[in-house]
Amino acid sequence: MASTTIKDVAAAAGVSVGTASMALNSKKGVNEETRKRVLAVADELGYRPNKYARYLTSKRTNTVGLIVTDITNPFFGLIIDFIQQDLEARGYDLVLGISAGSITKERKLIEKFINLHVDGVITVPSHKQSADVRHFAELQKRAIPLCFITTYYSEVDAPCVMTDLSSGSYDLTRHLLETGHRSILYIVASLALPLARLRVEGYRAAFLERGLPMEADWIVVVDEPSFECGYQATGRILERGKPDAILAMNDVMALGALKRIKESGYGVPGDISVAGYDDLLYTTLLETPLTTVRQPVEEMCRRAVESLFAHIQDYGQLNEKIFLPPKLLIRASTGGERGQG
Amino acid sequence: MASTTIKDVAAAAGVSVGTASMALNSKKGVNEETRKRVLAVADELGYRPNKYARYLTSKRTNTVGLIVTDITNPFFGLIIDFIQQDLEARGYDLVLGISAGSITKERKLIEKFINLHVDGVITVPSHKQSADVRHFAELQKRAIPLCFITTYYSEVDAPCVMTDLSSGSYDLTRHLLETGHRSILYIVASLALPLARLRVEGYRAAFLERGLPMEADWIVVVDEPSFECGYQATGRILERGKPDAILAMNDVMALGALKRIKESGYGVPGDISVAGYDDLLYTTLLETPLTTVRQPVEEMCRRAVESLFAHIQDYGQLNEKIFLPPKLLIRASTGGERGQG
DNA sequence: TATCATAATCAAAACGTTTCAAATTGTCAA
DNA sequence: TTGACAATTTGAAACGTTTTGATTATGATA
Repeated sequence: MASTTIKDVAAAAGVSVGTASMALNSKKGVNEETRKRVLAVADELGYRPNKYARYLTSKRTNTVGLIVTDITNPFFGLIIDFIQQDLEARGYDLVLGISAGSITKERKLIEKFINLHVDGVITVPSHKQSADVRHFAELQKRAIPLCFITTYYSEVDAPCVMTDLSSGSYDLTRHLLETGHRSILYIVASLALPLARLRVEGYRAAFLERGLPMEADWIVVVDEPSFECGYQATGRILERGKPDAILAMNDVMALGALKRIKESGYGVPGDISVAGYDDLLYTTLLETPLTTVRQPVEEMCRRAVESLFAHIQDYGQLNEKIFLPPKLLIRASTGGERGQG
Repeated sequence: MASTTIKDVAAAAGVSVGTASMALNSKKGVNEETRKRVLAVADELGYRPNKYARYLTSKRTNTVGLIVTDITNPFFGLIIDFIQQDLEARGYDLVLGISAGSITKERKLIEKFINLHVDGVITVPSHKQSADVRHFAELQKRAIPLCFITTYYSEVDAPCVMTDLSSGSYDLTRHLLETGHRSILYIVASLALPLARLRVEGYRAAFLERGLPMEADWIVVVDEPSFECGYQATGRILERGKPDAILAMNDVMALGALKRIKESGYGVPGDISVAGYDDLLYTTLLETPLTTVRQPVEEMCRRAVESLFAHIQDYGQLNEKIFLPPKLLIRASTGGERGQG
């Protein structure tokens, strides 16, 4: 019925509670023989330390908070899964928060995490950025380690693991320019995040490198990186004329663009090429498999957890940005190997 | 730095800790005026009760565990999102577990939940069922309420919220029979779960009703409800001849079937019709939008949480099964309105 | 043998709550 | 004025850990 407590273990091992605690926590200063006996008894009795009682004295909860913007996007599903596995391997629990890309929700989640006394926080920044990211300062005030993933807020001094932001869009744009596209439009959500700024930079670099002209209004800014926004923006784009190609910040937006283009009767890639970012599962199954950029999700997660624990164990070097190489996947939507993958 | 404790609140309100506690928890037996004063002070000081300390005496953690089989499937993403919202509204936290459809992982998660002293558990059963579901008995031994969602284990006495299992496949099969299909194959994962058995029943009922013949080997059983298994099974099906239609337990499997069919050079729905279940986002964007059955996810989640709390508050009526009506969505993959939504 | 350092163990305090028996106060009837 | 009773409030115990200062045992040193 009631779980076995450390008291039971201590009694059964013929030792005081304090000693039992030290034995169980691999603290030094306890006889090797005693330790073995305690461990054996604990195992036999199926003893599990009570997380709540433990917190009270040690102030450690063995819990990490993770904030993600959209849980129905399989890309974030992967992130959750990998991070959760890494944490489990270290004996930590995960508490999940879904921000829906809203700073307000993000703030509330951070407050909740603080209240839950998590030992660390990993966050996918919200795209609808306001200047107000004070909630992260609250974390730092309490010396709770923080690590961003996929992108970061430039106002917050914290490490971040992401794909090399500009090189993915650079590779993509270059590929398009090489295959004869000239008017290449880029649909991005809010330019506030480095994520967007750096990607645009990569895009620009490809033009510059070849000395090709690029017009200011080719950058189309929308509210959020959603299917709907991709769809709407493409509508507006088509009203002012047919471009050679449309790039989107992510696959979900690219899907929206794809739908809108087809509704207008244009062919992809015949009339307009389309590309996304993230390599969502199943986008290869589309009528026109989607050219995209794959992020090394598993490694990103591993590195993020590593970074976090480096800080948990020793609140040290802040603000290190880790960039991992993305991978360009050319498929039919930009005239690549049609039907591939 | 250190959070404000109830002691601080009590002191500031000029009242004992015990009274402060009662005031904050809306217990009766405390003067209305005192209560207001305590609440005001607590608010002013930004007091948040410490979840861990609270557990120690009250044995309530205000936490609910949720197990889901596959987090990269947006269908489960929705479930997580809705349930988390409902719980939040009740002041409960969610701890998430991912079973990957494995009973072993499911057992470990239940153990973890018990260890975390959750106040209740909501579970999407794992498809790879073994007879061994003793871990749920452990929950019940501890009087921790349990509610299944989407389907249940017939060996476990617990409530469940799901779509009317047989009617979705009945509607689907009937639609196919009405539109002239005769050899309709059904790819299902393990028949162990009621989910699969009842769906097959609905499928059978449609044949029986019209007095049409149905062959035993039209039911194709595979290991798990995955894209890969749908793909493989379809390969085996095509080897023994072209059927009129292929039904799959869910959209992900249907996508696998779709891919395999196209690789064989058959047209959909010209040569073979295909249908799934779940109404995944974006399946309308496929070259051939997928006919499917939509589950009322939001309501399912709401009812599941309701059911759980009915038990949390008063460990009462077990084993009530709640069936909600699914909705048939006819799209191009079965010859419906081609190009529709 | 007496003294001391070291290693192992113990006992008690502390963490922030809730709970509950006991104490206090106030009110009203006799 | 005195009880009696109800309404409030109090104070302390309890929850299951970790931590720490004190204690004991062990063996080495003088």
